[in-house]
Amino acid sequence: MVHIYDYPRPAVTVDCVVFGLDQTHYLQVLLIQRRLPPFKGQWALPGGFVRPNEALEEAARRELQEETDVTGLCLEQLQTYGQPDRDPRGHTVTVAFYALGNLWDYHIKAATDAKEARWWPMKHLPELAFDHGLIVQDAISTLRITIRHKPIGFELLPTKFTLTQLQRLYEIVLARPFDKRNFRKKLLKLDILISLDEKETNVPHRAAQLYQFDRTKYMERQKTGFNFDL
Amino acid sequence: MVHIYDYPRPAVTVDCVVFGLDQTHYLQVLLIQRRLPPFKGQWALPGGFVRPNEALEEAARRELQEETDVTGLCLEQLQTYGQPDRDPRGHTVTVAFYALGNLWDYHIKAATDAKEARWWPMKHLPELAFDHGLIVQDAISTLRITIRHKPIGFELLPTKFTLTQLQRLYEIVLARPFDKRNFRKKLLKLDILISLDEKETNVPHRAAQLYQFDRTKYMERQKTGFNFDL
DNA sequence: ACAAAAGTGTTGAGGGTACACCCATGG
DNA sequence: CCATGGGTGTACCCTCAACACTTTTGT
Repeated sequence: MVHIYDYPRPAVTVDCVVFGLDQTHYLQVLLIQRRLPPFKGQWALPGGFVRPNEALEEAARRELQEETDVTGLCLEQLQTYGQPDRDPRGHTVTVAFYALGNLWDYHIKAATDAKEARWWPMKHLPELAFDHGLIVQDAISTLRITIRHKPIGFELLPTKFTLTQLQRLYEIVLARPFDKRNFRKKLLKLDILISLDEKETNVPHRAAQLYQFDRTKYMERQKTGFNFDL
Repeated sequence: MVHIYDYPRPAVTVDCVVFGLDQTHYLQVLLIQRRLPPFKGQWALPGGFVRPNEALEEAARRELQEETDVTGLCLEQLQTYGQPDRDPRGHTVTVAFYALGNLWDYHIKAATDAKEARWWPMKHLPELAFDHGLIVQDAISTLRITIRHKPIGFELLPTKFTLTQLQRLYEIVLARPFDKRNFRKKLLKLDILISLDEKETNVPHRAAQLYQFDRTKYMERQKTGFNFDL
């Protein structure tokens, strides 16, 4: 009987594109600096080899923690890249994931930089190892499409946020302005935001109402034929 | 120096979900019957192992031709499946693709059935090998979303088609009725259909105008910020 | 008092949906 | 002449886009 282990096989890796937002109004990407060749010293996406009998998302989550100490993100599969020449060591297939993190939570860890990991602004990325530049481009395209149809944008914000923060987020990711009144009308009409009994603090102007994303209500609503769409 | 070939690796395969339409008004899927264990005799998606230094889409195209003699389709990557227990032979990662073919063109080959390959109606699929049932479900979900945003539906029809055929296609895939007048208005307004100087023949009623998809015009239009959206 | 952002309604245009009848062709 | 699908226009509604001033708060 022919056994599949009789054949030579490509190596299988996972890579993670983690996006984040901060007060600078730029979209950021989490990168690590490579310690080993190939591309030693260059910046790259966190990722690595899939272990025997390890699921893909599990591998992505493990590598992300090992290399950047970031955990608890919601990972979505992006695409799989298998050009035979994409890794100088030999035929390597990589399954790419993307995720959104809020820099408010991860700010300190990224700043610590203990593992040569840090956030880079999308606009000024260094040259990346392998085909990671391409992967990041694909990830941002997918993010732009998905954020308009699914309420994933909230992952980029702290749990409690203001409508203005939410609007900025969409403006940054989609790189286009929104009308304040129309934006608020639309979002509030969707009825998936919980209006909290709290306001912003420590701001040198009128304090804004804080909101929270109502995941439960969204799930219900979605089942009964309902579209996010922004 | 550590070499990547020192580590054990999962096997890498590709699988293809090919959809087709015929006059029966059901969406069809192209399946093959397995000649070898595991799942010997069961129906499965066409696909197989990626060869050394072979690109993923190239592998998918090759396997599709080898197993079903179907060529020339536009393949789109769907998702990658890597649950370690999805193949009883051992850890196997499969990259799934989907494609649309028009049964008018492939009708004869499929009927020939020389390779135990044939079309099955989506509504009455046999039990599939591996996790191929899940993959088909994911493919149909993706198809339903994509067909509303990109003009891929035309791939399911012959080059020359009538507006009624096009409407049926959308009704079948999206499983909901469209209003005839509104559908025609919308499609014609998009201005990506070439109205041919030909009509249907051999029909027991008034002959319908034939149209053709204008790929070139669509490409141009798309660059200047234009959305398909149905 | 002033600076800075929060908050709030109306109008007009365009697109979507609902809807019914006559026309051409083959049998 | 009959059965079958082909082809066409209008009216209403609702959603989206444009647009400016008052309110609150901290300094």
